[in-house]
Amino acid sequence: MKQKPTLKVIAKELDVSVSTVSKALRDSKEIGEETKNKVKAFAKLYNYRPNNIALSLKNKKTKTLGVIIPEIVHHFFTTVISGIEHYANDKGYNVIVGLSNESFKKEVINLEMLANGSIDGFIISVAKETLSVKDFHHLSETIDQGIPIVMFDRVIDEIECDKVIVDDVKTSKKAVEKLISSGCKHIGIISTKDYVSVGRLRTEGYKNALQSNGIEVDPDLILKIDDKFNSDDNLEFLEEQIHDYFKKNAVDGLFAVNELYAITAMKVARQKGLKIPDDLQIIGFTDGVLSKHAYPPLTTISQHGFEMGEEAAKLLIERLENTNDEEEPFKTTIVKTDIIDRETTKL
Amino acid sequence: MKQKPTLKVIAKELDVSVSTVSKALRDSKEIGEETKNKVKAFAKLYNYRPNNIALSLKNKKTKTLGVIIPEIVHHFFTTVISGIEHYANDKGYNVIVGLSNESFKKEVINLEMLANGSIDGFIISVAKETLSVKDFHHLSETIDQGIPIVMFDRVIDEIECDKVIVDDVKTSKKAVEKLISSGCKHIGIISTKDYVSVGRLRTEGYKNALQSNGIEVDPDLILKIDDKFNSDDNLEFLEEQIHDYFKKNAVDGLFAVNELYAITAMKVARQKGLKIPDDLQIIGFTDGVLSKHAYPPLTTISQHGFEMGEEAAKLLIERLENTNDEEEPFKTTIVKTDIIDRETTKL
DNA sequence: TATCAACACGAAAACGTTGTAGCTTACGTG
DNA sequence: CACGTAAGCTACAACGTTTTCGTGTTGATA
Repeated sequence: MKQKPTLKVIAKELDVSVSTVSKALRDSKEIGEETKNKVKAFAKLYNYRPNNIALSLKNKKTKTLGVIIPEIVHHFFTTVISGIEHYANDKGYNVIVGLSNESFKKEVINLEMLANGSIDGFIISVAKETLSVKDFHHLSETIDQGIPIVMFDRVIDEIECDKVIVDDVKTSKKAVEKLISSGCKHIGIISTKDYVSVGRLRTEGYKNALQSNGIEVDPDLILKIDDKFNSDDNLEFLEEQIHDYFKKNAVDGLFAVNELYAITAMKVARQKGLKIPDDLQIIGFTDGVLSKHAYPPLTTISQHGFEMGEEAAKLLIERLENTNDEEEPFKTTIVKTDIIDRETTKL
Repeated sequence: MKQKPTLKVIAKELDVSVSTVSKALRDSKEIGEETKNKVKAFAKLYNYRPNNIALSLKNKKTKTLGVIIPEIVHHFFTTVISGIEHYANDKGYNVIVGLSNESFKKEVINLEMLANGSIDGFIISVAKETLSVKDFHHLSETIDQGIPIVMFDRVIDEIECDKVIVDDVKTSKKAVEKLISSGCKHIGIISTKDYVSVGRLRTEGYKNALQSNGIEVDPDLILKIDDKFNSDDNLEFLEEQIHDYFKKNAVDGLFAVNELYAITAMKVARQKGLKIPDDLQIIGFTDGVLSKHAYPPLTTISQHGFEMGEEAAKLLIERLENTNDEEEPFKTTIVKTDIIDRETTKL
């Protein structure tokens, strides 16, 4: 086992000073050609690489981004991470991932654990519990300490920072209008409780679409699922609620604010003998594996998670590397969405 | 914006020495009660937290694990990451994620980028390209430098290190025998090329099952997909191959070495008018969202990714924290599998 | 021969910690 | 009174870098 050589051991071995070695490796013109070559050869031979930690300490920069998300077993978040990784690696940054599991406490712990010098900035999508309890002190404190944060998807209006979102209202409106124009008369929505920003906004878009098409909004057609935690855990609960919903309402069009709700609705509809898309048309939100491989394949809105990730990383790194004295104003990037036409809607 | 206070500024502020502050905060008995209280109060007020980087440098430990996986947009890998995170966080470790995208080069870069002091050890599932080119120098060099590696799922026999795997042969045998016992006469397998260890082993299990049940192995029934890269990209290619396969062979039972192959096979079968499970029974490998939400829900083998992740983290952290002088021998943990009975098989 | 660049290198500080060793002061003991 | 010692604190080194500021040698110039 050969230990990683340090400047010190190279210096001793070659009988020069540490500074000489350092400078030689960085090709400083202070050092003579001969010495440089000697040092470089030796360094190559022993596969010298500067110690990152020491550099971090010296530069007060870790070249590492902290990404905190509610859960990783979730297609959308993984595509975002891919995007972040892609951009970050390109710029020489690493990515350290923290999982909040939708828990406020774990989110706080993760933030604190990483804010002690381990990372230069955060990219975060806030936990449902945090949104629900409305306690954002950990976020504002982090920003106060000079650690920039970029929020994506689930953002908080009260906190000033860079954000990457999708135009939820407009996009949802577009989706629901698609249902309207393909003949649906009774369109319902399966959403989340209002404290989840995206759920609220998408519901708003749904209402907008109906109203501007002269259709009255029927509150009964709006189903708000209360899943505070990991959605996979209470799948039965979800099915039950959708069952009840179908029992009470006869819809021929359905807009679901995420894939899982859409897929589950399809499943329940099938059990009730409804043909898709003939009896019931469905559009989901967030294009993931489920939509693509569902039967029938689900028409859905692509949020372009990869681009969102890239954009978030870009905003963060730009802020980190901004050397101007004046603070850049905070930006909110809106990533475009697309409706992916598949087989749960008619043309 | 208040900057994070350091020991130095606290010391100056309270007019004591840096060491005194350090010791006071760690409750050393060298320091008088009065001073301790004063320091602690001040530290609390200014929300002092020791700088992680400085600690890492001093202790030569980062309390960070590097996880390198082929792709993150993949249910199995994300469950493994969850497991790793869970165990690691519990032990005070952070997790830094690197994506190889199935590329040898990116795997090497990731390894090198993190091996410079950023992490204490690696958990890795090797890229397909690495397996295919059989170049493992980056792995052995890392181990040589004293950085332990734990491999999971896709492992390399030639490299000595801790490993976490599933008994692919035995598990596959069990699955195929299930097909046999539920009446299948012509059982096929959709696997990967042999350089992917899990593909090879699962094919072996398939053959074993047939042989020990007196069925001759028909090489035509073994389809080996050559997807060197991200499987989502060449979905059409996959479908095509399966189409051809069905054209040439009349199977009534199918074992697929992963979810995607199984789901795609179902799709193609449906197009050919085959009823599942009546005309064709299918079992997949790796229980993910796809299997669960497929139509019909796919009978599949659960690899328990979460447990694999936990186990990998456990092996790594145990090795890192092992203070005995004698090297622990390398362990290979075999995580149990289960067949999740759903609706693509008969009873 | 004295002066001065240019050159090649080294010493030391700094980043934030911790641990060891050392230094006062006060007090008790012989 | 001299000595030992305990309490309470500080100085310093070290982790691995980079960078600023020397410093000594050489050779050329006045």
